[in-house]
Amino acid sequence: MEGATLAQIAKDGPITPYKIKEVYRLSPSAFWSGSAGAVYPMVQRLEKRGLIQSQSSPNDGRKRREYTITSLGKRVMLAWLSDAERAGGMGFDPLRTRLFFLDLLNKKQQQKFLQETEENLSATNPAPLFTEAAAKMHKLWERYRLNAFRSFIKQWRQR
Amino acid sequence: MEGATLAQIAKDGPITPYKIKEVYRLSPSAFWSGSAGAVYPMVQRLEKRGLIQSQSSPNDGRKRREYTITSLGKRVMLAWLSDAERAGGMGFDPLRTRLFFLDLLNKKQQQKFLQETEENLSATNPAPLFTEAAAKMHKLWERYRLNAFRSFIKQWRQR
DNA sequence: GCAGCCATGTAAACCGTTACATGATTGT
DNA sequence: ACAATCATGTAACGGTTTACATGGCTGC
Repeated sequence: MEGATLAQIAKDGPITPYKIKEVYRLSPSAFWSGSAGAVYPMVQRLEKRGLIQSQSSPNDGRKRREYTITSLGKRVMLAWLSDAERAGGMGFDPLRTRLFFLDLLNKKQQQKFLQETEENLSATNPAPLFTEAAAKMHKLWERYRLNAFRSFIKQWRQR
Repeated sequence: MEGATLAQIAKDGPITPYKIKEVYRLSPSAFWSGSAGAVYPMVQRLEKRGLIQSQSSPNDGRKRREYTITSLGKRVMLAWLSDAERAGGMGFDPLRTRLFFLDLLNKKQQQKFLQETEENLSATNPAPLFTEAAAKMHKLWERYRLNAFRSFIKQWRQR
């Protein structure tokens, strides 16, 4: 999360912690909860380590901070971003984990689970994402996950 | 992790916490670290909640426990396993997260990152997985990720 | 005999979650 | 006026990581 946040700050320029939090909260992945208790302490950590700087935002009586990335932060961010080994790693997929244990359900449960899952995966749910790029990426990943799911089921039926 | 562990115990019958730990440690996903400090306290929690039971393993002076799932544990496990809503959720992918910020790298860094990532994704790395089913699932997911990666890059080059 | 793995755990530090708290702004 | 949202945080709790600790077994 720290790496992604550094990248976000580098990309979207001076940005408030609230905005950072919202981007995570509106992310299609449940992995990024975007809770205040996770984000505010994190940006404080990043600032303490000298990876980001805060300026209090101008023209506003309202308390508001804006963060920019430092040159040290940029170096750390680039190291995180260009880490191809971690990028290639498998990550976490709640579907893959469950498919692994499909045999533990009885036939009725299997049928119900597979049907509901297919619906959830195909959902052209236009969730309120932050940017178009995010929505596009989301759709792309959704499609390939659906392919993997269908391919697995096909093989699994012939077990 | 608790749900997956319950499923693992239900599937593989009486099983030692060490074996549970090793399955996670050898998992292709870095998400499951398989550290002792995560697994041993977890099985203790599951036992306290009455979801699993331990018998000390026979014929062995060596201290060794074996766990089986209880009927309550089975119900909890089935609720976890058949949760199609969570299954359909997006999970976490270290590649997807990074691709989102690809423009922050310069051309040379991009080229290097994309090439190394492609290699890592295509790696027919026969990592020492626990079961054949796990290896099969792993390969399937690997392939779909490679497709998603290539598809993204193709679109991205025409930005 | 000793290195390395099997096997089980614990302790401190760290990080995230959930829930709470506060006040300012915006829209109706 | 009042509700909803913007905006920033904190506190208690819980789970994971990292590191340490212990002892038995296995192969050379």
